[in-house]
Amino acid sequence: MVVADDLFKALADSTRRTILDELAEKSGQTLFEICSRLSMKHQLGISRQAISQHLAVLEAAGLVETRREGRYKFHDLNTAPLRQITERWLVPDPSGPEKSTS
Amino acid sequence: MVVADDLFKALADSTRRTILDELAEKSGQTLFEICSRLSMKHQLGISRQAISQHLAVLEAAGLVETRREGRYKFHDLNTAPLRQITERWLVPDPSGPEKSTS
DNA sequence: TTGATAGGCAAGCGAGCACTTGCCTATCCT
DNA sequence: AGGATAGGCAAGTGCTCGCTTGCCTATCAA
Repeated sequence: MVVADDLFKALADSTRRTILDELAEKSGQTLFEICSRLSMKHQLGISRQAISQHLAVLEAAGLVETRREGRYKFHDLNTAPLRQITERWLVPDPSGPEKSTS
Repeated sequence: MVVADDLFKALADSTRRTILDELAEKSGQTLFEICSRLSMKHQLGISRQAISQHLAVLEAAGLVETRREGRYKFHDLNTAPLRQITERWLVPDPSGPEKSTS
């Protein structure tokens, strides 16, 4: 499991959350596709390298998975890590005390 | 509704997440009670003021609610804001396109 | 092979954040 | 009143983080 710190740090940035929105709407986008969408739809004047770094953070958090095909690298959303957020506080386990995962 | 940015920024710090853990275990704690618990149970060598600032951030995010009684200020956990996290990505709305809330 | 496209690596900079330090206010008890 | 307890305000500091800049590698098309 990805450590909680990576997950929450990844979600802490609004640009990264917008990237997740874009991947939720259309899965399997390349870096350049995400770049153009962010600048067109969201008026984000941001460089390609910045977005590439954001994607690396999201991938480290397990929120984005990638697959290579030739010179293209496709990015897919993975919302599974989000479940540990709700499980940590929304469902207090009565059987045992909490284990701090951070 | 608390803006998404405040919520995610509040969750981005591991000390704040530990505070939420403590409040989930025992609701209605005072600042000093949280202080002693963090130092005893979690070996966090951290000042009272630091924790006070953390609580302010959590309160701004809507994750903690407070009530005054004399010279005591009690802190209660509110997990309601966490729902917008799962609702944002786990439940893609097929009827309309996404609205960026960040 | 040459150029164009898609992406990666690394150093540097500026803003934001966590934390400390010092002092202040409010409430309660004797 | 006076001390003790519970908490608040604000300035300063060091580190993290987002972003840029510059250059490099890999794949594909002509």
